[in-house]
Amino acid sequence: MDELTEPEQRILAAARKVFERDGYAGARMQHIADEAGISKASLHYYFRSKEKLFQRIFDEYITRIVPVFSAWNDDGDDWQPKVRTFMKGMMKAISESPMLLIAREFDRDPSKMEALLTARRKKPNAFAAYFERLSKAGLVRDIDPRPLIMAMQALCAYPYMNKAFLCAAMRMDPKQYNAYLDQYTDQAADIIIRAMKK
Amino acid sequence: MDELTEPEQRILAAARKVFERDGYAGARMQHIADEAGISKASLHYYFRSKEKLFQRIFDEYITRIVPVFSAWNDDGDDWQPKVRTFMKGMMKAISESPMLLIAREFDRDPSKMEALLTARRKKPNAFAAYFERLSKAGLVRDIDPRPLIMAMQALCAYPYMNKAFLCAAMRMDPKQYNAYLDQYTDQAADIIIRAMKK
DNA sequence: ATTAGGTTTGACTATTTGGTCAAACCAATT
DNA sequence: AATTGGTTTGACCAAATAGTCAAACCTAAT
Repeated sequence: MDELTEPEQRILAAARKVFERDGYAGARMQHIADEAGISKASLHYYFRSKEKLFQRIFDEYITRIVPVFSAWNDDGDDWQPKVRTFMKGMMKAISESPMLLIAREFDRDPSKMEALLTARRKKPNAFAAYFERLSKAGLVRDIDPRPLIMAMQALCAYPYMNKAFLCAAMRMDPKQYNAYLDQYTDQAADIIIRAMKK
Repeated sequence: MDELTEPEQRILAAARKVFERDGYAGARMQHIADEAGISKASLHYYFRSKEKLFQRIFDEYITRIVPVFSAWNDDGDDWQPKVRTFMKGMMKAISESPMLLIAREFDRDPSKMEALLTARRKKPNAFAAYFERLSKAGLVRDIDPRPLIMAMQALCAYPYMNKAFLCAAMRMDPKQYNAYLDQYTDQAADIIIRAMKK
């Protein structure tokens, strides 16, 4: 069904690269064509317009990220390792998908939100439900789960979204910074676990 | 010294609005002129080029935000209210300056980082120093301060940087969301305090 | 009233950019 | 060899856009 021809794949990879780097407004169709090693006319042959090409890629990101954000299966296992695993997965997904691009382009075109809303509509806030059960069972503190949702996202996404600024703020070069992010994943999970623990 | 004429102020306000909304690549000099109620030629009369105008505004943001990020005065008072006050100030500063724009444009032009680096060079990581004293005095846990720095920034900045996404993720309309952010400020501070407390 | 100096703008330019199209290309089929 | 149908592209177009400039405008000093 969703078979992609080889040139289509090359184009999509090129487009991802250019859109991520330059944003929608800054991206140039010619640059995408160059990156894919084809002519601009061919690029338009495969994907009618810049907007269509971008939408395709944007939707791809959304539908890839949303499931990660609600991956809470409520078996009886300990919640602490679950939090740790969840945040590790979140960090990985975000490091691969450009949250900055998503934030960048979300309000440019309000219809961009549709994909997110439909992807999200099915599942009823998985973490909130999970947390409520833990709370009722007396396993965690009885607090508002919303700041926890915000915080998990924030701790995972922000280090990638504002990389350059953080490098400067923490006096690290990008190499040191990336190395540090490995340790950080666990430290960030610790913060959330402490916020939940009785 | 830094007296700004009335049209200059109008232009800068207009430019802030347009650059924040559209980013550098998406911003149009004509839109800025319209917003300021003058002709495009006049706009160029006051600020030679788009790049110069943007640089001016960008530097303004950086020099306004950086001091807030290192506002740790180490008198003998309790550290917990200090953390709370600090994060409140940070949230306010970030809600007024567009962290998303900063993140957006930081790597477009590497020289954008200079302003940040020079503004930062003076002060030797105020929080790290403060935290070390607290830690040696046995007032807080003895842990790596870096995730705390990251977390404070993340918790304060992310809710503004990814507003639209979070609205959708938490099923709130923008009005509800803004209302919630008031409570959130304290909840976020709680998370940091818990991470520091023994 | 005239002058002088800063301010404002409509009209214009050069360049960039998304998008089109007819012609060329190429591989498979007859 | 000829035909067919999908693919590729150089050449081109129309619109948008940053930036320029000479002329008009305005105000305060002479």
